[in-house]
Amino acid sequence: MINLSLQSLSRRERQIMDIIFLKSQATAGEVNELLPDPPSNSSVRTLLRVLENKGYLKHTVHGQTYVYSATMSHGQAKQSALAHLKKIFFAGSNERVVAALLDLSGSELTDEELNRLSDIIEQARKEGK
Amino acid sequence: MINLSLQSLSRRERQIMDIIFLKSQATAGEVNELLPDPPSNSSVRTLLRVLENKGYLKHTVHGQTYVYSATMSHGQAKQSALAHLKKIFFAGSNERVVAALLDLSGSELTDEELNRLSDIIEQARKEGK
DNA sequence: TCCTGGATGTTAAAAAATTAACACTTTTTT
DNA sequence: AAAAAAGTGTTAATTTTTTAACATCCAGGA
Repeated sequence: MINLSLQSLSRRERQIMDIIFLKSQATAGEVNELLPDPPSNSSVRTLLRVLENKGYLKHTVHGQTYVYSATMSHGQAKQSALAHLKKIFFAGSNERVVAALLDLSGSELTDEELNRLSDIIEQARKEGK
Repeated sequence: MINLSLQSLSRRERQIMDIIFLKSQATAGEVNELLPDPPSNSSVRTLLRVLENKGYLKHTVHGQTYVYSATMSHGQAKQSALAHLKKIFFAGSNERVVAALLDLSGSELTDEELNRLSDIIEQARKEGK
């Protein structure tokens, strides 16, 4: 139950965790719908149970169906995934990440959004003081 | 050779691709050193060959040793990984990504770095016009 | 020349992951 | 009440992944 590294998951396990993080919580059926090359519902349930045994997931019961969610907090998972991405693809540079982010959105970027981004940075500047 | 989705790789394959993207290029020995729970050098070479057969890697020969690099461009890989992260963990929101990024660096953030980030955003504003 | 070191390729065993059949339980419908 | 529908758990076969032994090749030094 100790080491919960998302890096050490198998292909399917990772795909499932992605779906759980995307939706915050999901049933076997929902996971199945979103999986690429979806296997049978039975297979998905087996995987969900495996992930629960390994400590990555927990479930609550709604009616007769299980609703799964991550044991790791969303905040923790986000930070960890972002740190990894930053290290691997952006040489640890915040600027490069932001540049790529803006590049990704391209012309879709509105002035309002740019303003909000500036605000976030100004906010950090104030907090730093 | 067509579908090069990093999402469909096995655990070891992914770990290896991470190292390749981190270092831009690497030999079997270098990959081996950076792999978590490193297997034998022979195992790593087998995996590198598998990834090359699948079209993810290519190699050049330096002396008698193979130097592997990704077939996918670094830019393409970055964009794709960032887009995925943004979707899964940040509900597609640029602001949330930037906020998490600043949060991650925390007090390490210098004024200079914040300035550079502001500049990047101003730049995007100008280009948008 | 011959041996050694360091690299590679081939191959196959072992381990892990993936899949799904089948049995069971509960709820709902006829 | 019986049947059907919609869940779950157990289990095992199949497939994929992972590992590394072993053979080979080439360069450099004794």
